[in-house]
Amino acid sequence: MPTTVEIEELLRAAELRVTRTRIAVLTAVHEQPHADTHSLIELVRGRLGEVSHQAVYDVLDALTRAGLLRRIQPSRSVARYESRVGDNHHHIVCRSCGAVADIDCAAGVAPCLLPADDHGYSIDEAEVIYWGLCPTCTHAQ
Amino acid sequence: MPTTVEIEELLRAAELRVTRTRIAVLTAVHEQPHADTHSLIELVRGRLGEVSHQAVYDVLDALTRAGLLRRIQPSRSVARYESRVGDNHHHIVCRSCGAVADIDCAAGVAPCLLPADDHGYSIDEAEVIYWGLCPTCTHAQ
DNA sequence: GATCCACACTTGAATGATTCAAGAAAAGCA
DNA sequence: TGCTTTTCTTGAATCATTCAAGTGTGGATC
Repeated sequence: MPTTVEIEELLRAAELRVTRTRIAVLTAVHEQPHADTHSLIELVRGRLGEVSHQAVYDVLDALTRAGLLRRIQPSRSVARYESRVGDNHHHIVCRSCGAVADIDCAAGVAPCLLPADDHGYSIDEAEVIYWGLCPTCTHAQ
Repeated sequence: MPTTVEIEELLRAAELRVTRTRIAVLTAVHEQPHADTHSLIELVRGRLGEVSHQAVYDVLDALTRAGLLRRIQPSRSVARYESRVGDNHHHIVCRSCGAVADIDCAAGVAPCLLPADDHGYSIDEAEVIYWGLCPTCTHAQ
């Protein structure tokens, strides 16, 4: 878990201004990988007091475009964010409770898979979402 | 492209009541694979006259649960539907214009991929979305 | 062919994630 | 410290999707 100083360094290295909101959002995503926007807003407010939801949306967008965060959005889910970037890992999503876990990618670099026929598309990423039931929901059946 | 009679047979085989709306929706998805809900509503209305959007949502849901349609929803996209079901094929999505094309799955049955570590999840499907630029958008750059 | 009832459709409103817009505040450079 | 650009606040709008309640219809039964 990075310290506040390390978080600030990450922001500066990405040529982003260092603000309370950005530090809090980036810290929150490190603490709670795969959290959705609503959860992150609450985490940030728990740390800073009232913060507008718009500020959090803006920060998440800026950090994602800067490559400090990765946004994932499985079907029927709201947007979720994680701080593990740059290794093109994949995810497994529980169909029942929505829990998300990381799945290492064998290749580790995108695109790790390429189709036999690309239909003329230039492919830069293969996103894999495994669907199933998490251990808890499996046992609850 | 299935005839209306064949569409009706598909519905009956799935033990679904045969209605004008369902025939029109299922036909529309066959005609326009990967169309979003709004487009499908317009297609159905072009064929039947005024139909409530709620009816189309209900039909799409019923047909999807019956296995006659497959719903896909790439990140930042609205729901899209296709009639090609049962072969666990994948998709490539254009980052620029959102165009979707089918990618055959080497295995053809789900789950076609399995991770080294499944974190205790019971996996039933591996959904692969290839991201890139379609030929048109590639040339427009 | 007529009757009935579960299911499908219509109508109208609500929800909720996300985005838009305009002004106030603050980061960081000079 | 002042200035400029960017960020944050405030408040509203958008839009896909869902909810709810009443009306209509498919198709099984008689």
